[in-house]
Amino acid sequence: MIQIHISDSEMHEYSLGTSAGDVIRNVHGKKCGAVAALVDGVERDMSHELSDGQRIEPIIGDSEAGLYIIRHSTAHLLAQAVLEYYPNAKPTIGPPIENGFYYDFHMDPISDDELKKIEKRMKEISRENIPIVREEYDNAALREIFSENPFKIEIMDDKIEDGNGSSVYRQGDFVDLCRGPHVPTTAMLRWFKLTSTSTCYWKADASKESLVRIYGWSFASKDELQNHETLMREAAKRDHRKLGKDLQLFHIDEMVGQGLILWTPRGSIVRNQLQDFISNHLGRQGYHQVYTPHIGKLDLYRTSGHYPYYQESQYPPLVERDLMTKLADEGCSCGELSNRMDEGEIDGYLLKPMNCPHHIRIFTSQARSYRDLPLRLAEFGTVYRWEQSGEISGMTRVRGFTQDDAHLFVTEDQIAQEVLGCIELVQIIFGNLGMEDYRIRVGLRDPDSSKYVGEPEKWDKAEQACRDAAASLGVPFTEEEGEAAFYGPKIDFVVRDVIGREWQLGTVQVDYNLPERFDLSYTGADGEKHRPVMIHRAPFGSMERFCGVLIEHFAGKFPTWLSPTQVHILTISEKHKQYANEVACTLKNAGFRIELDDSDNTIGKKIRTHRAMQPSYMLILGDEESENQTVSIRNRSGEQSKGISIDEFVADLELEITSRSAHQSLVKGE
RNA sequence: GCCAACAUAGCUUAGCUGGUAGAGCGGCUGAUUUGUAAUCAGCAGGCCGGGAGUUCAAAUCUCUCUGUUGGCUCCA
Repeated sequence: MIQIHISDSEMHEYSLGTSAGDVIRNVHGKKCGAVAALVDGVERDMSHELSDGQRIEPIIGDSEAGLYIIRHSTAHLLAQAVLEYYPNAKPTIGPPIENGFYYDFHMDPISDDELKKIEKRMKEISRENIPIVREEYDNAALREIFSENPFKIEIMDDKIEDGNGSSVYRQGDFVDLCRGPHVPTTAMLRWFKLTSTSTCYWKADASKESLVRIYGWSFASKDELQNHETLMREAAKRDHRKLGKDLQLFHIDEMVGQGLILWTPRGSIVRNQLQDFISNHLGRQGYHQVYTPHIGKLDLYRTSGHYPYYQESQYPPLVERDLMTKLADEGCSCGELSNRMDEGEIDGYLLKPMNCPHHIRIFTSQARSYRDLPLRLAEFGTVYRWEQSGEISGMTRVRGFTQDDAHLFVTEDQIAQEVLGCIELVQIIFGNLGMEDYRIRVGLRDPDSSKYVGEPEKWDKAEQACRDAAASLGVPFTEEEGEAAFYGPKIDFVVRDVIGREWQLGTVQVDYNLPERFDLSYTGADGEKHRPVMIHRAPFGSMERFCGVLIEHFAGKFPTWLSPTQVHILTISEKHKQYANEVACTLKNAGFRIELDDSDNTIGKKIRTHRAMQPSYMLILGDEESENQTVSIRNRSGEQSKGISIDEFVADLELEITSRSAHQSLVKGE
């Protein structure tokens, strides 16, 4: 007999050879939802044989650990189905991920129809209730089992030490190298859906074999799967690409170019308001606003080190026409041209991929003393980067974008304080917009790498400054080694979009590199030359990405101060045209963004149409209102206030806008 | 850039295995004068993303280019 701990206070006695599953079924019942067991703190299969004195707990399917196991097992189920249809496919790795799993196969690409077929077969296998069995082998036996699959052999080479052996899991004819644990039978894998296919490379290395990746969702219950599907559908509705079209905020035109945003009048209002908002803060924080051109000479970028090093992510250089003609006459080939440009024999201009070099040349335009520092130069600067075509997406990943950029030239002693000032600005903005679902990432250098410029002591100091600044914010942050830029540590603000993808928005970066490359200096109190440190910062990241994220954040329902149109005035009948025009005039003069609809449609129809554009408020004007010189206010959720005087409405709206309130406060109810 | 899917009017879309396009919304014109999520009628919108090919015949099949979507990779 063996003694098994069920809880701190409870101990049961079982016969020798009792499995984890036996105990869990005995204690918690058959339908407790357990997929595996935690035995002395280690995850085990249900079939795991217990020994005397062990402590056991069930791992429930909808727990984090349970879902991990279910998703991992679903990946195996996928591999089983794939191998039935494509016996030559070589499974590589198949891990669980958020909401599901993927599995990479070395095989020919498959179509969506084939994906459906595979999913159908997975459901069948699930219903067949095939046991999933763990088997252990020594290294020689493992290599025999997977002799046909070089990828598995490579995994063994990497991960399994000599003489250790490992486990495999078998379900029907399918067997996979795996540490487990797994659910005991395919019947426990029911609530999944294959979502998409993709290609990737073995070990994420483009020089290695191309693999087919199949993605799926997997959950512990029907409800959870359906919830997730609903969530995804809801998310699609607030996708900024859809709303941008519906609300006429921006347009991307095939004829203009991929990843190049055309801001329409309504979208431009949102952008302008955000810029004003930042500009206000810049003044208060002692920034100077500057303007610089969209291009600069190649030499500028040779000095900064961005040309030719980051050439593949830049638009190609512009070369003067006369020079081009001359080179053409000489029979200069494209490759030759490129080489001569790299080497600096030929000059040209580059669309600026960042604003720093321009700002640096403003710094060097005068002799600077320590009394000038910190010098803070800000610009809404538009930059151009040649992103890979497959990566471009809506407003969040584009080829031309405007950064709310600034560069601070500071002494080393000023770093900590200035970094703090920068992240406070980010916090003010995020806080005002009600964006709370973000994380702060402090990017530190990777201690094992040599790619970083600057002396270690300076790095230590700068990293500590970033860490301190982040800590002083009172919100959680992560420190991530290797996330620093090569020239200095940074603090990033990362938000998630509606479908869970993360986007880096605001960023604050400490830079020792560019001051060195451009040989920047200021005269200290001691009369000696000193090297300043630069801080790059962009609280929004870019206007494009930020607006994209903001559209999704508000689901198109912008707070009044940002709303492209704030008030839509709707008449009930022709009789009220005159009054409506008077109200419209008053509101326009008060500086509000309004739209007037005195067409002969029914009021129901007008409300329905205007709702689509999401104005903050609609004013309904009929007999009652025109007789009493009042307005009837309707907010976005359809609540109304009647009989409000125009003066009161103007005053209240004014307040809501100037306070940049995130909430609609004008409808007070009956 | 790679893999898959997709591209029909301003928007949303129908069009099965080839026989050269239908609808709703929106727009315009009338009628209607309306009290909180669609009043009625008429009219005008399409080289079916561009180009090439197969065919007596292509929105439909093939190739190619452009763009979009989901991933991969990348992101100073």
